[in-house]
Amino acid sequence: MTQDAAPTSVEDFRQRLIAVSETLPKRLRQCADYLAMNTDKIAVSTVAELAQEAGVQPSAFMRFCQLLGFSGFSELQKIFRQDYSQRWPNYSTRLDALRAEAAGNPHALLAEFVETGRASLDSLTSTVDAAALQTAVDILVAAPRIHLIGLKRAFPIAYYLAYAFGKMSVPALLHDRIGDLDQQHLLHPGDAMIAISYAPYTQNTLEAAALAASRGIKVVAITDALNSPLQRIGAATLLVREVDMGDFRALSASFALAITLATAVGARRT
Amino acid sequence: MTQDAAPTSVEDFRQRLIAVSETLPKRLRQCADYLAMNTDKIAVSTVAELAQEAGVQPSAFMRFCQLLGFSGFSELQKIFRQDYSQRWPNYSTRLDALRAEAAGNPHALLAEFVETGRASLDSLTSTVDAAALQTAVDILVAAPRIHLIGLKRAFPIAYYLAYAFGKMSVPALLHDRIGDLDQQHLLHPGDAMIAISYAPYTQNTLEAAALAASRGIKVVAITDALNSPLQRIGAATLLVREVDMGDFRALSASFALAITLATAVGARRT
DNA sequence: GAAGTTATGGAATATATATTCCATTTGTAA
DNA sequence: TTACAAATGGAATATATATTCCATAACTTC
Repeated sequence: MTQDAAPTSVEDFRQRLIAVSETLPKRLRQCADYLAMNTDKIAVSTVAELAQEAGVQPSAFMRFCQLLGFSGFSELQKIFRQDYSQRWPNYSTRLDALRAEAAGNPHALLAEFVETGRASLDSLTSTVDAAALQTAVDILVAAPRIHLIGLKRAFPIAYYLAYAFGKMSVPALLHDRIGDLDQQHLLHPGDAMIAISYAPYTQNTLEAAALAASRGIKVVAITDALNSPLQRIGAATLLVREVDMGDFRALSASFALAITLATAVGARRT
Repeated sequence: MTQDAAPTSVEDFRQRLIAVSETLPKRLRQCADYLAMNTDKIAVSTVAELAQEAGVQPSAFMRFCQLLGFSGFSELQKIFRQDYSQRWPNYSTRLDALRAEAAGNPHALLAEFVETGRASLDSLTSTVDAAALQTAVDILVAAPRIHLIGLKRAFPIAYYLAYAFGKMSVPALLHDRIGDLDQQHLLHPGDAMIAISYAPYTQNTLEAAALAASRGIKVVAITDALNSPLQRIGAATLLVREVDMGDFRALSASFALAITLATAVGARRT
């Protein structure tokens, strides 16, 4: 059997596996069959583990990897690890390179940002915990008034939620802090708050959320880290991670989450 | 700090991470913050990789694992590898599972909005004309001041551009119309304007853009139709189409375009 | 049945990775 | 300012894992 180049993606791998499976000696067949049904384990297992589960010796497994075109198991595993963790190429470095050259080609820059936007969206369904999302919706549905706070980069999300709730006649107050107005007296028993803050966490947002929580207001947090300061006040936490692009992060995933919240709450309040 | 038993599940790990994050020396703080945002990488990375990404030495990372109660990294990783094995194998299968959940379930709704966000991003590189984008960047680079207007659903984009330009020390004025202030006298010869408006086109935005154009201010329009009213004033037009999801459209594609503009302009002005 | 080829198991070897140890630096208290 | 404690970086060491090699078994062809 002639040796082909190594597959470079999970999909390539699948096609190759199908192709080589046509005719195989006994042990290699076991490897093929096992892998066909257990791709989920490739990224997180050792050769020894996979071989054992396939019922073959590790060396047979290695031979199968080579038959597929890889130099060894590590090369195969690398493809799956990248797919699983959505481990991105270093975007900051690529952006720097694009900046340097693409002063003359903003369309290439646009394509890059489209890619990072997609990547951020891709991760959203795994960072957002279904139970936490349901809790958040339940809190917001039950509240007579919804308070919104999100400043600096998070402001567009807070604003958009206010806009969306407004269109659905859901009582929602954007704590926009115009003129440094003190809006805390508008917090009434039974109300809920959505607080949105991303590292390095705007102090005013944290203070407003902490104050609300201290008054028994239920807080739903949209934030980017498990140990975010918003976690400390007992907020129902929805995790969003936008792909880091050096100086900036866009908000593509945050918007998908915001509109989900608005829609789910709006549907239940009408 | 007393040593607690090792967490035995991902959820235990999360609680422990939050608990130990209260007070940490510098390098251990880096580890905590990195892990708080990157749990997806634990199962498929080495100590060396994680330490590097966290910006610490491997030994600091090991110390952090021990602070969390584990004997070392391997014990921590084991929890995540076991958790992973019990989950969906890959992104598209995960998405199918989400879709199979009852309609109206917020998590399923989230998956749908992720899909529409992706679709909106997908179309962006074809709706945005490369020459028009280049023209827009050229206009903005040359302007002593950039004026921004976008109201209602477009406001988050206008705001975000103001935020981004502000961070890069590019003079940009958000026409936010607070208190119905009249800001038109701030338009100076040679300035440029970015006007953002989507159907049904907010009248105030159109008027502000038309006024600017009538004074010889070059206008860059972000809009959703070739025959948008903003086209009529001779604006350099960048087309974005957000996929329609009933009552609402998110802004995922608009954000990718906004950050592209900000970045390209910022690179050329520094 | 014999010869040649292919497949296989497992030990030996190479490499990657986790962990420990220790000298130095930094921070804190008196 | 000094002494002590805590934090840190990085080299050395230990362990786990991937890979190669080779003797033997199994299969195929004549």
